[in-house]
Amino acid sequence: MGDQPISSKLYKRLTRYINHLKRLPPGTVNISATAIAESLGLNDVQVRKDLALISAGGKPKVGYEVSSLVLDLEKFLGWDNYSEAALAGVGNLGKALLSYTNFEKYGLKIVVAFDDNPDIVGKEVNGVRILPSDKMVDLCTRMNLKIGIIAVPESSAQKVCNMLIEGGVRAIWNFSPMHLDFPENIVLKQEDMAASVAMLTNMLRQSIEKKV
Amino acid sequence: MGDQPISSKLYKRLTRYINHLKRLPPGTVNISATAIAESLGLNDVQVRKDLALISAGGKPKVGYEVSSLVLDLEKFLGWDNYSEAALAGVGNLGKALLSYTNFEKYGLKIVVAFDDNPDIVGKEVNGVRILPSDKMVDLCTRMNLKIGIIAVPESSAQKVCNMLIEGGVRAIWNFSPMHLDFPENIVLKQEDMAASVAMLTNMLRQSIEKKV
DNA sequence: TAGATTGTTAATCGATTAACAATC
DNA sequence: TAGATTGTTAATCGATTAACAATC
Repeated sequence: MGDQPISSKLYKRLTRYINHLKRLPPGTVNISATAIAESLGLNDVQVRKDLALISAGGKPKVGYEVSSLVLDLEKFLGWDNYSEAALAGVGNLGKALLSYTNFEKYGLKIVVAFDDNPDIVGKEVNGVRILPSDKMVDLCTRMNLKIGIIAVPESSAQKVCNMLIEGGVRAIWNFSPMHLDFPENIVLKQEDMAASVAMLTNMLRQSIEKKV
Repeated sequence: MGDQPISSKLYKRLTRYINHLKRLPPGTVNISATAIAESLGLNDVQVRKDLALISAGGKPKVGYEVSSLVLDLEKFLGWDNYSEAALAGVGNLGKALLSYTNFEKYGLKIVVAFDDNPDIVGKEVNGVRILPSDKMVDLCTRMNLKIGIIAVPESSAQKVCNMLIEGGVRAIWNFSPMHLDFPENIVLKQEDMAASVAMLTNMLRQSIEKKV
């Protein structure tokens, strides 16, 4: 356990499992991988392999215990405790991220935000204080923050990335379309809106072509 | 061409190519797949295969013509014309999407938005009129919209999805964490924040463990 | 010509699925 | 016991990479 790199597809399946399990009729004690697979349109062996990765296993003829499966999934996904994060950029997107109540459920807590717009510096959004960007390095260091979220315009993304890393951040979640340069030991999750739009419109085009 | 299903990884690479090409020093006429691969940390054969998919090809010893490559990429990604979309839900996320100026660059134009909050219905954000949700079916039909963006809370996501489909929408971009049920002929791009957070925090954990 | 580069064919790798034995 | 279900081993599939011939 623990060291294999895990694909983004697997994470998506794991979050689907936990969502599905939590929506099961109350009182459901056990569930089979076959049943999960059927509900979610997946292959049953794949579900079993995924579950083997995160849980102690099920019982033949009975299936998996729902409650412990939920706990195992939550533990594996990191929903059982918080990681604290700094947000850089409190424009429309930054505000949306600050207000997104589900992050706490997913084990992520934005504890401080930075921006240079004098209209919002000093204010709070959703209980999070907005500070000027020149405090970023110092504060990330002092708060020992390891996660930085970049929601600034393209033009300042690299600068902000550098500051976050200088402040000791080790993981970057980048919402700007800018490709970032950073040292090997930093991990990046790139949120790629351009690719999403392209995928959506191309899937649509192909789906319409097929129909015609 | 045209009918093979294209993986999300490929779309991400294609958008990286176009970004890279556009940032090349002005006056750069040709570029080799090898050079692109080197800059982006990819395999050169992979770059060549990707480019073969979208362009007429390059010349040995010379490489590819940058300007036509950019045009080919833009065409393939759908950046050369608009697809019009309806947005459902103008909360913080919806507002961020409405204000995201890059969508137009990516060939997506939100032309109408729906919400039930009386404080914002009737107003405009970024030139887009916000209408009450009960007009959704009718307006999507009349405007012949094929793309619907769901940015409503989990609890109303399925209802909104149904209305969009009733209004003739064929492609759904879902930002709510709710898994949606819909007919076979509808395409879906699910934006999965929970999976992104899990991936980010787990990558961080593994990166820190490795270091220790 | 020599060498950089393309494009194709073959090999590898990883992820998914099928087949099947184990077990409650 | 019989049958549903797990978990493992083997086969398949798709994507990536390596090897190499073609070409400007």
